[in-house]
Order: sequence, then structure tokens, then C-alpha cells
Amino acid sequence: MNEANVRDTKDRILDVAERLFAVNGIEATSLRKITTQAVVNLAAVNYHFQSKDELVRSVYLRRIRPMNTMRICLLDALEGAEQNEANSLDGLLEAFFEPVVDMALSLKNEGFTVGQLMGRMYTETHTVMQNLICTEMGEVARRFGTALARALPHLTQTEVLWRLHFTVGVLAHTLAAEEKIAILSQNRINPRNKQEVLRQMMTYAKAGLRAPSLESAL
Amino acid sequence: MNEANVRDTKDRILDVAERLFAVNGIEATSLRKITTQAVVNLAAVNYHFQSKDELVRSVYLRRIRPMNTMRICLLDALEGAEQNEANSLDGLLEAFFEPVVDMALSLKNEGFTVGQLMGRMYTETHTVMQNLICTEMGEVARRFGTALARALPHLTQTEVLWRLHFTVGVLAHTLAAEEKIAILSQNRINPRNKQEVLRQMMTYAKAGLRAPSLESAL
DNA sequence: GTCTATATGGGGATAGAC
DNA sequence: GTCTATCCCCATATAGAC
Repeated sequence: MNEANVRDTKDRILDVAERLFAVNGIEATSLRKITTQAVVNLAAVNYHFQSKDELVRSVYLRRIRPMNTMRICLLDALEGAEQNEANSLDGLLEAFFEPVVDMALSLKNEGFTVGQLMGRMYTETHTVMQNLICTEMGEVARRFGTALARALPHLTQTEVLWRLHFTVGVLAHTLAAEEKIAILSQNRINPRNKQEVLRQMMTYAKAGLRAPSLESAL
Repeated sequence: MNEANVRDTKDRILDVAERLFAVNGIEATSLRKITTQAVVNLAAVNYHFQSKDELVRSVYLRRIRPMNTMRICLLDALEGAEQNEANSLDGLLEAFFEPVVDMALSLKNEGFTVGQLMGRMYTETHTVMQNLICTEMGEVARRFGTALARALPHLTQTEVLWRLHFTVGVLAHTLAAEEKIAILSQNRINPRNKQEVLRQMMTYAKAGLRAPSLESAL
């Protein structure tokens, strides 16, 4: 088969694996389910990706890398420009949220799949994922931690880190549990409307980050 | 074997299953791993719980039921008492967060296990869990949604629901990803210190919930 | 690069002795 | 209520033909 079709095979495997990992989790997704839905031979996965673990890595890295590159890039731009304190937090939150939300919006893989994949990253128990998170998210956590500390000078370093991780929680849960959110709100909110999601998340997170310090009395 | 030992067997299975579900997820946890660690016979699970799915239900319901009963009970008490607007939000957040955090604090099953179990509920993909969440969390979502709407009269109903679910996200991610939070913060925050967790979460969530309405200009 | 066939191991569940 | 033995299915991975 020619090179174009090879790409096809690899990409079809990645696309189907991504959807199944996002919806059912890594453990519940067998190579048989993937290859059947991708209409490729069972042995193709091991030929192209060596093992299931390497396939898992490939699926996640395909999304995490550009997402975090974009975040760092937006952050670099912010730090290069002159900023007044009033709007620097808005810029930081946009740089943090938008690359994820944009990715979930724009991708071919049906609907909200990529968002679910990213949202469930932190709770995937597979050892491959645990390692991926620590190696791939470290720089983003450090860079945004530092930037937030500068934008929120009234907080201690510890408080900044707590609030950064609460903000990750807002994002992750919104992406991961969108189906349950819709059900539990009796369909009064629609977590698939990206502009609305972004607007609501930014408002909540901005206020949470700006809350007074608990250490002010010390 | 006498009745006391029967309880022992069932409880040992529940305790071990809980820990393994919390740490490795439902799918990755086989009945063989559970029965080996609990030092009971493999067939005991099916004898006492009929099936793995029923064991899953039992493990989660043992924690969800008392937790949500306590939340509703605290909320009833708040609504029965006279409240001034200034502190009603504090009371609501305490009623919402504390039963979960207390449970994670006080239980015998080593360390943070129960918290992880609860935090990962929303991202478990097992169909049994998906149903459990919808049936067991519905009342809590409705009751707190209504109470929050009263405490935050400047918000639309939709905004209240969004912010309630962001608050669930803060709680769930903090409980579920505590290990990664510690690593990504380079051990500068300790998500296992319960009083600290509660304090930090309450501050962030309170400010997030109180943020101005986005609809105010309409 | 793709396929079939198969090696090897683990999964949930149950029958039937004790 | 507990145990052994076993049924039957599905998992990942690979060998070797095409």
C-alpha cells in the first residue's frame, strides 16, 4: 500500500482509539474494538504502534502537545506585551482555557470527543497516562503558576497553586462530565455550546482566583 | 461460619474493592485481585454480591448514600433556621463540601481512598456508575440548585446551574487528582490536609459563585 | 503493509463437593 | 458459607504466509 494509505491506516486507528478512550476509557477499550471500528486488521495496531501502551501515548500526545504549545505561546505573547493589572488575569485565563476549548470545537472526531479525552486525562488510572500527565503538564503548571502569582500579588505562593488547580478542576470536570452535567441540570444547561462554556468558566474562575487571601490577617 | 464472620467477609470484600476501584478504576480491577487481597475465595464475590456489577453498586452506594443524606440534612437545617444573606452562602458550601471531606478524613480504608473513589465517580465510564450518578446525585443537585438560586438572587437560573457544576468540578478534581496535584505543584501544596483543602476550596468557590452576572446588561 | 492463525494469559461466572 | 475445578469468552501480542 502506498504512503497516503499508510497515513490513512494510522490516522483511522488514532481517530477511533481517541473516541473509544474518551467515551469508555482506556481499560475498557480493546484493540479488537478499535480495529473493528477502524476497519483495519487487528495486527495493524502492533505493526504501527508496537503495543497498546504506545498507542495510548500517541493518542494523547497528538492532542496534548499542540494544546500546550498554544498555551505557552499565548502566555509568551502576553508576557512580551505591556499589561495593566486590570486585564492581565483575563488574558491568562484565556490563554489557559481557549486552546483546550478550541481543540474540542474544531476537530473532526465527532462532537465533544476530544474535550472528553482531555477532561478525563487526570482521572485515567492507566500508568502510561499517569506518567504522561506528569511529564507533559509540568511546564504549563509552572509557567501559569508563575504568571498567576504576578497577576495576583495579594496571594501567597501556596494560595496561587491551590487556585490554579481548582481552575484545572473546573475545566476538567466541565469537559469530562458534560453528559452528566446536562442530565443533572435537567437539560437547562448545554455544556456543548463552546462559547457559552468559555464565558461561564472564565467568569467563575476569575472571581475564584481573585478572592481575598486567607493569610491577610497573619 | 457464624454471622459475625459473614459480615467480615462481605466487609473485607467491600473494603478491598473500594480501595482498588479508587486507585485503579473499576475496569482495571478484577475479582481475582479483590479476592486475593481480601483473602477470601474467588467464588465469595458472586455468592455475596451476585455479580461484579452489583459489587460495584454496593461499593459506591455504601459511601454515596450517607454522604448525600448528610448533605440534605445540613441543608434542611439551614433552611429551617433564620439566615441573613451575608452568611447563607458559607452555610450552603459547608453543607455541600463537608460531608465529602469528612468521609474522606474519618474512614478506616487507608488514607485518602474514599475521597478518590468519590472524586473519580464522575469520570468512571462503567455503565453501572453512569446510572448511579444520575439516580443518586439528582436530589442533591436539585436541592442545592434551588438553595443557591435563593442565596444568589443576582444570577439567572442558568448561571446558578453552571456555577454549581463548576463547584462540583473543584471538589471532584481535588479529591480525584490529589496525587497529581502534589506532583505538579512540586509538593508545595498538600491535598491530603483536610482542613486546608476545605478552607481553600470554600474561598475559591464562594468567590466564583458570587461573581457578577453576565446577563446584567440585558 | 496486510492478513490469518495461533500462542498465552486473564477475565467473570458457576456447578457441585464439603 | 466456603472451596475447587472448570466452562467459555476475550485480551494482547506475534509468527509467518501473501
